[in-house]
Amino acid sequence: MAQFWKPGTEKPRLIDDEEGGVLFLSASASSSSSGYGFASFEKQRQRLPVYKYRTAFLYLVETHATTIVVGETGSGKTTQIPQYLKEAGWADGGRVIACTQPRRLAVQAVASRVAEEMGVKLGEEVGYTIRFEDATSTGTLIKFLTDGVLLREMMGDPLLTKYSVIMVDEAHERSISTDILLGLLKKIQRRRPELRLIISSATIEAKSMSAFFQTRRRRGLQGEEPALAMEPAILSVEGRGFNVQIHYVEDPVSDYIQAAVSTVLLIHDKEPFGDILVFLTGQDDIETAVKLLTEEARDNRKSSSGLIVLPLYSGLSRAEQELIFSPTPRGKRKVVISTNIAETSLTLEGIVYVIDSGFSKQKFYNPISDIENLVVAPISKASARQRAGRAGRVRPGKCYRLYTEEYFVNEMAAEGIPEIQRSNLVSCVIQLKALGIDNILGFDWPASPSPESMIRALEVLYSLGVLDDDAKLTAPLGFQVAEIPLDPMISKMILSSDQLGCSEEILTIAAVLSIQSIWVSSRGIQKELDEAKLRFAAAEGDHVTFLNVYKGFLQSGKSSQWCHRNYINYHAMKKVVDIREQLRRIAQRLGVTLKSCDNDILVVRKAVAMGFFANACRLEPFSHEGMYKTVRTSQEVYIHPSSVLFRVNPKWVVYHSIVSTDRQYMRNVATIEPSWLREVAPHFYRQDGPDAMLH
DNA sequence: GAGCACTGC
Repeated sequence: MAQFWKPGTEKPRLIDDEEGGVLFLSASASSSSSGYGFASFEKQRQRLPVYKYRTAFLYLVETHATTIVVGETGSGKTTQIPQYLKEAGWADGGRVIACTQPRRLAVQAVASRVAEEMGVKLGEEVGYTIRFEDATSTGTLIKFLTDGVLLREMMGDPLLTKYSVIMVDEAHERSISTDILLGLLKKIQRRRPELRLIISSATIEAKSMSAFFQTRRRRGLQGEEPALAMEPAILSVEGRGFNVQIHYVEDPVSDYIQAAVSTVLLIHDKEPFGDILVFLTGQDDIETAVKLLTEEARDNRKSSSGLIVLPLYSGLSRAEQELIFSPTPRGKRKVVISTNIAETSLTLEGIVYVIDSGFSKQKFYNPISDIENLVVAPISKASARQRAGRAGRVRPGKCYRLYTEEYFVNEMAAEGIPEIQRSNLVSCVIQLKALGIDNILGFDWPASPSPESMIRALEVLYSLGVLDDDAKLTAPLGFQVAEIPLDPMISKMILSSDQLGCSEEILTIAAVLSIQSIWVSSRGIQKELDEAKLRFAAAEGDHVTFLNVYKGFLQSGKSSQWCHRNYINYHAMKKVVDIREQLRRIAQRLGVTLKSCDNDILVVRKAVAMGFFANACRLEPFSHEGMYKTVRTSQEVYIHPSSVLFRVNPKWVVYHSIVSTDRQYMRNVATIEPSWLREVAPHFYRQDGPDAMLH
């Protein structure tokens, strides 16, 4: 877990996380040790709650195939357990101990902390691997990696033979990668009885994890360690959190933004000093709340003087992030108004009060329309507890829940719906296929996705030519697509560009599509941004526009001033260059000839269509509002106002993705010719299919 | 003329 600068500790150093954003990590990378002055690492390690379970833990690992560790925040499990395992000899004889994390930044932070504690150079005995960055060597004994990277490793080594122990940390977050990994590890266990699994999970998930890893004892197997228990062991380790007092509203609130603002003022008025963290759902909510509090501070200086109000969400600029992590001046009170990002991804020090709206934005996937929606939905009890826990990191705290106790007890779901049941499964299915899991529907998941979603994914992969009639990966296309670490539609586009002679252009487009946005964030400077966009806009759509921007960026000598003048995000462009280079290497390895089509934009559009034909849309005749319908599912969609084709409304387009608000908006849109659809995907756009309207 | 919960390969 990433830790951030705590006032009064060592000066932070900057970690540029390749996403273009900078976060502050304390030099010691762990707040739990920072209060102990000059104590040696060994002393510090012994003071962690997990230390007194060391022997018990090692015994359980010795005697059980799977051990589930339930550990609260600050127990030290993530940094200590891999070291205990190493000390007990699990890394002897050329074997490696693996520890997975859901996030890249956590991988780097934990690895560097453990290397420091062990007094070794990072990348040697202790190393880490994240996408595009491998800091390991042949001598690496403890390896931290994202769960996605471990899944990728299985493609080359399906039984993960080099690992003696695999620890899956933060398993309760139930990301898609974690769930796939858990399902596969359970399979591996049957083939490799000597392998040990450690699943680290929050209390609430431990039981279902245990049930999942419950395996029948196998009989008559030669060489199996006789004493090995197949039933998972569960070890609970207490955390370092302080007590958090929970307050509920007496009656349901109708406006949680207003309620949150009032609660902030009430705390500020009545409670001793200590920073406040407010959980709302998204940028809009947050900016409304910030505005209300700022106005309050202006109009009524008495009740709100001394408040420093700060928004927090992932899209913040570098400068705004700095404010969040700067220490609160004496006599002031910081109020951070945040999305879910403060629930798991980053930790703010100094929070004593939490205000929980009870809602967050969550993704839901509808396999019928094949559209992912982002909607405001009630959080689970597990999330509510996690949010409350953020108040107890420095001293006993208070959590104000903007819902009733009755609602919490009787209505709130115990846990959230796992991501795999809320997502498009195209990437997930191809990954399992690449690992030789043919019976996707029968796969032993920790939580099964709906058959409709799986069938929809199989259908798209079949149409892309990635799967054959028997739902097996095709050669070479299917295997190539599976090997490229991108959405299969983008991978198909890249591979198709080979025969069309425009791979240089398509690699650029693929790189741009895999980052959020190349434009500077636009609030308040909309007119300037629109004008800047016009300088690059292409009639063929956003993809060709990206090529114009990239060309301009290279011609400027990758100049940050040039980006600034043109309202382009310099850090995003640097990342595009970096990702493009990685993709170029992968494409070359797969035999794609690097070739530019110069200015023959037609082939570029065709390559885009070869990847994204499933997202084809036609403008509704006589539509004055620019209404389109998807060719496949007849969904009503519109071109997003950020697209260069907004209000241009060409008759036929393909889109890269959809954002859903009041309407379904297509982001990143390219013009196509309708005749291409049947040409590039004849089986998909059959004469008798839903595409009778192709005529 | 309007919007971006959060990750990851």
